[in-house]
Amino acid sequence: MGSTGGRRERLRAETTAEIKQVALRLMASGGPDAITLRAIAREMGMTANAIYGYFATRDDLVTTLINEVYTALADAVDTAWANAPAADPAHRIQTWARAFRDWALANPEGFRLIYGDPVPGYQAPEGGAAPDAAHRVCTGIAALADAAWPHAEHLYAHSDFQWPDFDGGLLSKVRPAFPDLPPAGVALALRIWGHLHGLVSLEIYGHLQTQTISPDKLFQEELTQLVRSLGIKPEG
Amino acid sequence: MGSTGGRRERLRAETTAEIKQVALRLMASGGPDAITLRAIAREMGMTANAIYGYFATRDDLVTTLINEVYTALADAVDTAWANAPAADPAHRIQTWARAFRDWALANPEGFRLIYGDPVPGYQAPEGGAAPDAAHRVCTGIAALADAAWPHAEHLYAHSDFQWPDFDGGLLSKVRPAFPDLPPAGVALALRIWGHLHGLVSLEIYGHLQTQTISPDKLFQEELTQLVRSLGIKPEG
DNA sequence: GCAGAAACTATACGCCGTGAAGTTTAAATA
DNA sequence: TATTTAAACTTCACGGCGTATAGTTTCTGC
Repeated sequence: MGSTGGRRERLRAETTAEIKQVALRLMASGGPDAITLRAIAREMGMTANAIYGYFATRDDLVTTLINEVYTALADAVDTAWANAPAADPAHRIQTWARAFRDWALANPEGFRLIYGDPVPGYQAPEGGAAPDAAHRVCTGIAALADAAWPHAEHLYAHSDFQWPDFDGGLLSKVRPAFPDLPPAGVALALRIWGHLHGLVSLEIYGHLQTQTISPDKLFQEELTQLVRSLGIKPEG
Repeated sequence: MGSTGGRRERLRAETTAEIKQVALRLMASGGPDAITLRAIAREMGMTANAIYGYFATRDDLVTTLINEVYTALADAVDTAWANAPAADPAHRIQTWARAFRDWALANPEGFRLIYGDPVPGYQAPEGGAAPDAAHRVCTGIAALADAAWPHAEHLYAHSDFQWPDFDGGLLSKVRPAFPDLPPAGVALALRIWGHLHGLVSLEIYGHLQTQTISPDKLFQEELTQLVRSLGIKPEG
């Protein structure tokens, strides 16, 4: 045995957790750029090289952080979705989208870490840094599309999407969860994702502020038009 | 005199141009991260510090580059818009959007430079790095909104946008160009910008590829739904 | 009690931006 | 033309970075 509960293993797990926690703290205060092995080590009273005992390389650490942060985002939007009443799809969809933006505004550096160029020379591993969390978020949006599909289906009669157009890992989550959603519905989900991502990312990166004083109002308008374009009447 | 045509001034202008050109070449081949003063100088057979005679700081150089690249993007989409027949708004809007995406796919590093975290510790100057080019692009999208406004207006009867909601610099370009476009139309333009930016930026940063095999088809669907949501019939 | 592994440090290399000081070169002036 | 001056550029230096190598301490299992 010795694989669990050993003193050494426990210390190791604690140190690993501390490294990640310090890295996230540095990121929150100084942006993704502030995630440097030397800064983390300094904060922990160690040498930078000591970290190599826990992460093979800086990029490995960053990938782990992306996973954790992306998972936190997925948790946030999943929770918002789960807590909104299923009987009111329009409200539920807007709640999801608002949770997405709220999380991004509360964790701008995390958003940059996930969706931007995280850290100077970082190279994501093949298949993406956090494919599971990404698929979770996409599945969340597929839930929006699924909720709206009965109302919106007629708008997509022309489209010729097929299952092979999409990633297998994504479909393995989406198809069992939403057996009635056709390929065109998944495409709709990805488009909605793009719409929301675009507005939020313009805002997070400061490009919206040079155009409008009220990104809030703009996003609210987006939500209104989103449910309208899905063929759902705004709640009320 | 001496302010133009002098030998010294000419050499200076040439060197400045070469610095920018080398920087852009480095960026195209190695990403924005590859824009380092030392690499540029190495390429030019100079010392890194020599560049300080032309740009006060690395961030100044980067800001200049962002301006040039952003201007190139604005030129590309403006040209596409100007060359598309005004009589077919749907086709013209799709042409603009396709030019936007095509430019991004052809210049992914430029897109990252403009819209992402360009370079390790880069801090954009106040007011944004390239406000003029940004406003030009937004004005281009305002043209899309203006072309569609007669068809789409009824969808925005509820909205309460006012002129003060928007940036003065943007409005100083948009309002003279499109005197019939109300504040809600500018909001529509920003939303369209967000939609397109989102899809393109997910694709450029590799987040779409882990979800779908055919970003092309997805974008085409976006264009179809865009003109439909604007109340314009797809051309045919 | 001791072998061995795990955790960690020390040193070093080559990258980076940038400041200070010194040198060459070309233009401006007298 | 001779001298001053300023621009262009180099050299050296500092502190930051990731990380490879080698050495040291400390804990664990036999």
